Amino acid sequence: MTKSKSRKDVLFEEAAKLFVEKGYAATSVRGIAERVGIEPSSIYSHIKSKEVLLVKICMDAAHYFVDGMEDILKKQLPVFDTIEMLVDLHIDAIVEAPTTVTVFTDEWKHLPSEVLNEFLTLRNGYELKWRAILQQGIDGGKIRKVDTQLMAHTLLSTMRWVQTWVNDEKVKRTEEIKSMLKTFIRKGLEELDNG
Amino acid sequence: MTKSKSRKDVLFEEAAKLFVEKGYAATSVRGIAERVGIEPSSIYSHIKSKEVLLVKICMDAAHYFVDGMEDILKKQLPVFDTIEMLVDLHIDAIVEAPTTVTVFTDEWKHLPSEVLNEFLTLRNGYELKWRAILQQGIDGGKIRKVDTQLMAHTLLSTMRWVQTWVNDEKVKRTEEIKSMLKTFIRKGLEELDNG
DNA sequence: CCTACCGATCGGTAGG
DNA sequence: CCTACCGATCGGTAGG
Repeated sequence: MTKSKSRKDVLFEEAAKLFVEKGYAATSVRGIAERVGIEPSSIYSHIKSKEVLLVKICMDAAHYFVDGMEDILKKQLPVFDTIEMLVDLHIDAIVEAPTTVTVFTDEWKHLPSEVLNEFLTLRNGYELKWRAILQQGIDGGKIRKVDTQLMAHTLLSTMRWVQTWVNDEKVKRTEEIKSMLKTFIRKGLEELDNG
Repeated sequence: MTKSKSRKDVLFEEAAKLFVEKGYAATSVRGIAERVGIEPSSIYSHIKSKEVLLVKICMDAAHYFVDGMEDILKKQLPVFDTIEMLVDLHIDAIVEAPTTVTVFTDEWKHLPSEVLNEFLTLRNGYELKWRAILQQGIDGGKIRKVDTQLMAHTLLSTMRWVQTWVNDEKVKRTEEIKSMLKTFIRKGLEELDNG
């Protein structure tokens, strides 16, 4: 294990950056090679195909979110603490690996069909767990009665803009963004009859 | 003016659908022609280039949002009424023209650079007006003190998921979605000291 | 990791 | 709106 980035690491990083800038389909293997500083065909010494780049980026991100949620759920915390930790998980991912997360959310539709099924299964499982958390909060009287499917979509969507913010403006008011989102979400969800 | 769709209308509709399904870059002129039912080169009897399809779709949508907001602001309503009408405007657009709105939000980065500047200016103006509305609410004591830039991004983002919902599931629980979003946003924003 | 190369597909034009 | 066609670029391979 060396500390410096291997050429393969650089390859994946530059690919992710280009996928964000131009989209997967409009990114050419030649373009990636140019960024890495090698000849186009040399790409194939590291990977089998262009698709492999997209698959790894998307699946790594998907597992990051699914595993991260798993760890948080194990703690068995009160609903709003769970939700706040999920917000932290999400925003930290965006700040630490903005290109990876953006490719994950914006380019997954270009995944080859075999992998696409697996991807959508992971994504659906993640959404179902969000819904279960909301339902638990509703049952416990902490969250007002809402349609958990609509609300899960809304909450996930609510955090999405942070991607473009970090990418475009390089401003990292991370803690401010986190607390602002947490307050907005808590106030939007909570049952006022409760303390 | 005929009531039936002209071939050019069908061309733009099928193009928009394909841009949503595969993205602009991965959509070929040949693919569009096949959907319309003509030969690839016949496309060029109606338009000058593939880019024109994207430009019209994106700019029409941008003007729809900008003009719609203009009409709402003219009414000079209380802040939360203004915000609720903007939610209606946004959700109605998604329900009535889901493909157009999705191309507008997801594919604008492929606009040719001359048009891109104009597009971003419109988009920025729209965002600035959202911020002005929020500031007005804060000044009037109706909205709690928030960073208007962060909050404007959040609100716009919050409505985004509805696009994929309408596209993928063909379920149109429009009124339910609208009122759910309005409540979530109002509760997330409002200053509780007020009535 | 490079040189040399290939078949496929792309957006678009000429001319009718 | 079609037939016929073009130069450019694509992802990827062979062989070293």
